[in-house]
Amino acid sequence: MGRPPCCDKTNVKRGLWTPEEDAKILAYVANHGIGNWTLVPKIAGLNRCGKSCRLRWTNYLRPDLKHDGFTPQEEELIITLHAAIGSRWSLIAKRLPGRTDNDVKNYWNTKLRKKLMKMGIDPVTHKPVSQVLSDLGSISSLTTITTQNQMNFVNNNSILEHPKEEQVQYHHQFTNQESFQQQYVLNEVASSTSSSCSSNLTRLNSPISYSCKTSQAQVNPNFDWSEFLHNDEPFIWSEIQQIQQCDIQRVMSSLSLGLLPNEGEVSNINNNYNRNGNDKQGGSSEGFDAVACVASKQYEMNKQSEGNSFSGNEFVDGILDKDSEIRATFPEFLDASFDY
DNA sequence: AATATCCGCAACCGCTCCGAC
DNA sequence: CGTCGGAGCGGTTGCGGATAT
Repeated sequence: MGRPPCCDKTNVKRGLWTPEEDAKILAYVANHGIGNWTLVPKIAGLNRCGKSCRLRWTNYLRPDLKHDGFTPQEEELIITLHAAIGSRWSLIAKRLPGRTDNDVKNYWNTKLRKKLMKMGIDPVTHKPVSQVLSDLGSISSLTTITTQNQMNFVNNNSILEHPKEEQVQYHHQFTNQESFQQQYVLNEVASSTSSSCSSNLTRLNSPISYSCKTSQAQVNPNFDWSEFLHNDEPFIWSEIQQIQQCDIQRVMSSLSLGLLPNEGEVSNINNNYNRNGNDKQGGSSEGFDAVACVASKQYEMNKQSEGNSFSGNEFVDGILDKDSEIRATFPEFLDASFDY
């Protein structure tokens, strides 16, 4: 049995909002504040679904919203955050004052995605299309599963026609991803819950699995994480915490070098965060939020240090020193795949 | 000037999450 | 512990204006 509709869809008005309807929402919010949107149509005298009222308010009427075009800085930040956390529009929008998730999503779909494709960059992986194609070749040699989306992308976007130079300009950002991904083998996942992702990338020598495309981390079915934790003591927890610290620093140093972390790397961080006290069914956004926070913070720092290479280098050196220190302490958890 | 096509954006849909009971 | 229902999210649709033919 499905869930009953939130309102009588046949009797509510749909489509564009009139200024009169907007005025009613504004008057309602001024008098009652925000909350319980299902009551809003009744109290405000609107023949609309409560959900529709909430959307109208959050996406258009909120007084703190910007209605002008996106600046190049905002554009850059969206690309950075999308590379770090994927299409988590609400999290990205949180880093852009005055912008809604809908704004960011629309801007990405109508402008930024096309812009990247024009440059020969795959907007999903943020990798040069030539590399995506070669990866696809490797994948098909290991597994017969190839998603329709991947084929559609190849077929629809004339990607092979893009000048090599444009791809190269962006390609430097991914040099560390290649070595990272060489540490992974494809692991077909038979789970029915992962139907949206035909394959997973599983890290060698690690109990943690990485999702290649799914939004939520998935666990290697052969490994019982809780057993791993329960058999050990606080030492393990402190190691996990330090790995998290290292993950964040790795992302930060990558960003400071103009590199973008790949999804596997971000997924790793999220796995760590979600397991360390945030182990909820279906995962948690906190890991993503943490990465989004780091990415946007680093973006701001990069902006500030532009034109001042000394402070930027100092920062990077500090990160690299710290990273070396942690690598020396926990060699078993850190392979050579993250060499800068 | 008329028509076709493209593009951007607002709005909707269906789903998940999460708190209350 | 299971159910219910509101809130929020990401993907998709469709309208209306802009541009091309």
